[in-house]
Amino acid sequence: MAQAIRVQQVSPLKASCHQCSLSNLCLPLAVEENDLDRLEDIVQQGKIYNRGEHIFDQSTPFRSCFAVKSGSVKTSIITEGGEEQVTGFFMPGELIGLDSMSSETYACTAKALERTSVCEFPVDKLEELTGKLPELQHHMYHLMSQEIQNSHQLAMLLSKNTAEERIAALLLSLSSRFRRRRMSATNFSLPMARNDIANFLGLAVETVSRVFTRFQNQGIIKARGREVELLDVEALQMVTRDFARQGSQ
Amino acid sequence: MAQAIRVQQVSPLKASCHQCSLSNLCLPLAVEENDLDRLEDIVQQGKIYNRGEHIFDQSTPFRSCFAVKSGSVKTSIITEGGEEQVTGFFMPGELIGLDSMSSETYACTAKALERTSVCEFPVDKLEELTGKLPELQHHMYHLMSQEIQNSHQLAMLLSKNTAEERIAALLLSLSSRFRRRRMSATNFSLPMARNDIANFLGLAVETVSRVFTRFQNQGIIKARGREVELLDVEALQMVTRDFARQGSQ
DNA sequence: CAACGACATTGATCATGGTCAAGTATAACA
DNA sequence: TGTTATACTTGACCATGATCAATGTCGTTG
Repeated sequence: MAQAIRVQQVSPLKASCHQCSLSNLCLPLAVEENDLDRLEDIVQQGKIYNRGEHIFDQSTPFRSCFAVKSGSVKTSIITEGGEEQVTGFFMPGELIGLDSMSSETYACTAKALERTSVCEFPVDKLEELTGKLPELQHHMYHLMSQEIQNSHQLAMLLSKNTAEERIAALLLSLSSRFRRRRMSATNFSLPMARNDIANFLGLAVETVSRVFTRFQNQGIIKARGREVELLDVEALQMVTRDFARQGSQ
Repeated sequence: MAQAIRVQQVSPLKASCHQCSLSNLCLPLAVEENDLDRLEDIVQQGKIYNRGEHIFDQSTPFRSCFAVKSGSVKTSIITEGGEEQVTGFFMPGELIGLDSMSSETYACTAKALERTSVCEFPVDKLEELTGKLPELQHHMYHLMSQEIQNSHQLAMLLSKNTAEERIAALLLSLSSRFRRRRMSATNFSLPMARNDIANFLGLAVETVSRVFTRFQNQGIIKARGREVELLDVEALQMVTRDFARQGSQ
């Protein structure tokens, strides 16, 4: 007993998928208990990044996908003109890099929004493994398909919805993702800056600010800086009209 | 020789992947000549749909992915409120249904824009086969990843670009896709209505119309109904500013 | 060939949200 | 603990594209 604990302490970076609290969200979700070792064989666990550090950079050779273990990550595309487009925010258990699997280089840049640890899955080994574990392959298809759907939902949000609707939708999406991770769904701290929110939702920072204060005046939320409290979730859902991205990123 | 031709004529629906002119764009692209038979075993070829007919419907049980063989297809999501969001246009050789692989039901509706024939790949068999053919698996990852990238590009277009830029981008995308299929890149017929273009690009129909005539007045294109001629591709590229979706859908 | 319906174009007006500018709060650092 | 840089908020004004309304064109069918 004491030995088992000691082993764990001696090699904290090798903490196994077996005892990771995210195993019900992350890749291990799809793998049988006895095959989990094979997944552990290919993963490099526990890399740590500080706020603002890049996990990978666009146009750099694509090697690995990454699962967020703790903290949070923002992905974005930089155009030739130097404009940034935020393509997603990622929370613990979510997989980054799926959009790069068609190219030799990363299709976007991933940046830690706070102190963040990630697990790295080299793609060559991952592909080899999914070829052997049908369940894992299925899960990969599942995740990638989900990513497509999310992106379609985002496109829809951008093309059809008002500023208020977009922001309400984002708040609700974050809320349900926090809930899944057993954190408060009504009381959380936004990992990203207003700027990132604006960019992600295709708005100006000023507009985001204005909508936040408007929601606040209506008693729907309480916000001070990045600290947010959802006071009236029903009202938020009303704002989003017909919007179906409930439990997904 | 004559026999070979006769066989082909007797069973036109069973025309093989081997002799399909799209094999360099479609799934066979990834498969060794000797493994092609296994792909043929699972595919149902040559289903024909008339203009306006649905290939599959949102919320219907998800069974298969489809490759366009000839014609063209539009996919769209219908929200609870009954609003439509066009998520993509598909041309011969392109694969439809990848966004549904994470759900029990189709995530969108696919509609033939003209008389269209498609090849059907039942997913259960497809997954089984990709488990055995690493090249095919890799290709599936590739296609899905591409789809994510396309969708991100669309999101970017919607959130950052003006009406003119969006339409120029769409025209260029169509152009390069026609070129790949060995059709004229400057002289083609739009398979979709102005309405679909507007919806896809997050614009009003009227705006699409206006931009078309503006481009025409500037001598950049010539358009009569769905018949389009690109007179000055350079100018179109200028309009799209920093835009990188060259050869992709 | 007439007549209908769907699709497309054009014009006039208006609203949402962008831009510019200034000011305030917060966080990072010496 | 002051000092600066960064993030956020608020206000005034303006532009792009949506909306409403009317007219025009095409293709289909009796």
